[in-house]
Amino acid sequence: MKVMDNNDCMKKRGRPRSEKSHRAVLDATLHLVEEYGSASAVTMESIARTAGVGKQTVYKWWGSTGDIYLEILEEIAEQEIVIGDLPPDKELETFLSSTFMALKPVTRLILKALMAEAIIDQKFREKFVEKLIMSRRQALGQVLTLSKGSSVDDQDLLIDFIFGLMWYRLLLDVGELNAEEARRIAQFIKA
Amino acid sequence: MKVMDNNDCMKKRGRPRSEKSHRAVLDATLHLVEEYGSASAVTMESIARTAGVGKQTVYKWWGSTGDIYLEILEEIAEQEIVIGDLPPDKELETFLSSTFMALKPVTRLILKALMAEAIIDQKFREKFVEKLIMSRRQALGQVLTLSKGSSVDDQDLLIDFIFGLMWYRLLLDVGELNAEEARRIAQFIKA
DNA sequence: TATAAACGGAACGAAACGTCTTGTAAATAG
DNA sequence: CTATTTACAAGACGTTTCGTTCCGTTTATA
Repeated sequence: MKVMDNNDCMKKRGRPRSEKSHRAVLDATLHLVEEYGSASAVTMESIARTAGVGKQTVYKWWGSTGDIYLEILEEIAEQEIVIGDLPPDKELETFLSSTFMALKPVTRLILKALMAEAIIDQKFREKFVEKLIMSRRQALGQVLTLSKGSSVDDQDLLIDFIFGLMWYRLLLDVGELNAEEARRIAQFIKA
Repeated sequence: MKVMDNNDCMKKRGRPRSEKSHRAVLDATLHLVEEYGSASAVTMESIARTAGVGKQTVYKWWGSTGDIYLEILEEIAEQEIVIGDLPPDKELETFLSSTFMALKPVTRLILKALMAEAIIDQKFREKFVEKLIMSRRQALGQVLTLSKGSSVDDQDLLIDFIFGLMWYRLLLDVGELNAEEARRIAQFIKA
């Protein structure tokens, strides 16, 4: 069975994807989220309308608003933090601190919207976990390994605790997620 | 300013609320959730249709599907567990175990649907936190106080960790929530 | 008997869904 | 240059749900 991959050595035949429309959709989505929150005002329709793009184009490249959110977040996540160059007793706190600092208002809204979609849509949840959740878990895993000897058995448990707390506070808007809390959490875990 | 409360000493004038329709709506919702998951198949329309009830009636007593879920869950929560009659070192594990055991498939779906609605709808989130989240936090707080001397400063943090982990696993379907995990978590916290 | 409130049923316009059609634009293949 | 192929913007489509508003009826109190 021969499948046509997007090899570099084989340019596609027709009109190439419009990078302008691509960006317009991402920007329009971001704009709508900033303006109306993660609310139901952000739809495939309103995104296409705001972006000045045909609905067909949006549906062609993304299956749902969740897919668009996911791409936006991957873009944001690229401007991220390196780990490993600190004294081991500061690794965890630094990781948590920079993670929480990355949670700007728009990013929070997008994360909430993503989670809402993941809860409702089984297939999207798998994509979400694979593309976002797992990479963050692995990053924290590395930090914990560097940081100190939490028994390997309980490392997954600890990761669930930490990201659980983060999502719990994020989704329900209870408690803070800032540098001070990062320190508190890191200290609590070491103790 | 005089407000007419629902005092016992003052029966209302017109036709009283139909307990039959009341139940029919709750049962229909539960039935739909069991059949189709927390998916978008459960709408105010489909609930009214399934219950054999006018939409007006549903909208009169509940503002959204979330309100209906909330009432169902309050009903379920009434069949709940008492705390305080165990050796202190078993309190936490028992609390967690019975909490997790209460998470039957339908209950999980309802909880997920509730959270999804709480994420999207700011006003509903407040209701959700007030009516469900806070009472569970207080219950766990009592258990932790009985259980052992976790410093009072960090009790809220610990509660966030525990319920955070529970929701994280519940919403993303990662990891188990059963009696064995209850034991593991309780032991991990004591250590 | 009159009044008041809740009821089931059905219709409403508005909005979003996902698909489809139309005509145009931008690339490659021969 | 011409044919082919693919993406594009625009928008029409039938369907569904939304939340509201009628209607006529039922069931209570005054």
